[in-house]
Amino acid sequence: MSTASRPLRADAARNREKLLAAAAALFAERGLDVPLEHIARRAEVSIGTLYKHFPTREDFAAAIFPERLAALDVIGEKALADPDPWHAFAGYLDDLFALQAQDRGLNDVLARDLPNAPEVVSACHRGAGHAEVLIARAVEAGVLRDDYSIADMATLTRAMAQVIRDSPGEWRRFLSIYVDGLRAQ
Amino acid sequence: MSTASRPLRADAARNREKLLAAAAALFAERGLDVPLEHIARRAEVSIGTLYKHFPTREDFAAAIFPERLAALDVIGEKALADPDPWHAFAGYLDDLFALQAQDRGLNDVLARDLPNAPEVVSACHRGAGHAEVLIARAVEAGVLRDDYSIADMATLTRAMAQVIRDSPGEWRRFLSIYVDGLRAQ
DNA sequence: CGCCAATTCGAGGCAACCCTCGACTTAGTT
DNA sequence: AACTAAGTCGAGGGTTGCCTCGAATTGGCG
Repeated sequence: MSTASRPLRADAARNREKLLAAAAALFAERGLDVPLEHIARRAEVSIGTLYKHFPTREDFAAAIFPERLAALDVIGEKALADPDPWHAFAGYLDDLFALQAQDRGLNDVLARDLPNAPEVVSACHRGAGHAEVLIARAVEAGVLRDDYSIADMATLTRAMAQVIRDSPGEWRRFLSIYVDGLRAQ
Repeated sequence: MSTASRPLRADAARNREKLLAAAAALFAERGLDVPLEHIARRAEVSIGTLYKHFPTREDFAAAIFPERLAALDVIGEKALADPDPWHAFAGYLDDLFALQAQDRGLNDVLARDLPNAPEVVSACHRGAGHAEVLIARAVEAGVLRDDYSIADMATLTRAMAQVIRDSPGEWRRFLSIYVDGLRAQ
């Protein structure tokens, strides 16, 4: 099977880039549900052209989020390199939600269970992998309550998504209270 | 100013009741955003009749939620009667979110800042009043972190609304972790 | 019974968003 | 310069939900 499509014509390539830039900006500002018409308008391209390049919203997500999700790996590595298990775990949470707070679209991706693009899914799995190690380490060190699991982190992520959405100034405080509740004992 | 409207005709009164029942059921099941057409359909009444009785969605909320919000007073009184300041406070949270978990519409009312009906607003204020006393007592007894405030509870309420929405089975666990983080020290 | 104001009905206009398709334009090749 | 495949355009059809308004119906009174 040759998925090999011939190179885009110059104008098409230009429009594709304009669409991606517009979508990236609007997803970040307004979230994943921004009307496709708005993306077309900001890209100064017709709605028909938008559909030519990205037949579904998913296609936009698949083109945009893998790159953003790379940040997940960065904070994951950073935390894994931290010798203090508690600091590593708590720092990871902080970095993760700081990321979500910066990008409304990313917040949506991580909170609702959205896009099926394999690259998005696998990035999330990698993130979960990091988190699992961080949890295991902290539990083993006796600093994290020993029944804590990835599922709890998923719940937390959705809760934090909500807090970030409607009180962006208060998520750190909310998180710190929750995290206090996580220490062993 | 005589707001005194003459009594409804028998058929009108009947339809009004059918509409209220339908709206109450659908709000509880599906949340505040349920299409008004669905309410009319379930009430077996035309959309025009619906608008005759309840010109806006707010009017439905104003007719339905004050009664439900009375439950807030009940759990507030119950908590205030509890001599143990910590148990009172924690119990109040538990009761409050159990309420939200039972009724999707109530969950929406308490989470988003919605309906302007004075009776709804005042019920929420009464609830906040209870909460403030419970917080003050627990802080004074030295069992609750002394920087905790009503604003934190509002944030918590919105976060819990989200958790209840997408993992109804896990809100108690989530809450108990958070609450552990609230104890003094 | 007969009347009329109150009530009911639902088609239809409006708006937002989705997506398609055929006519037009143009990049890039020969 | 001429040709054509690739690309662009946007009107328009579909859907869902909101809300209105005039015609048809009906409860309850005299």
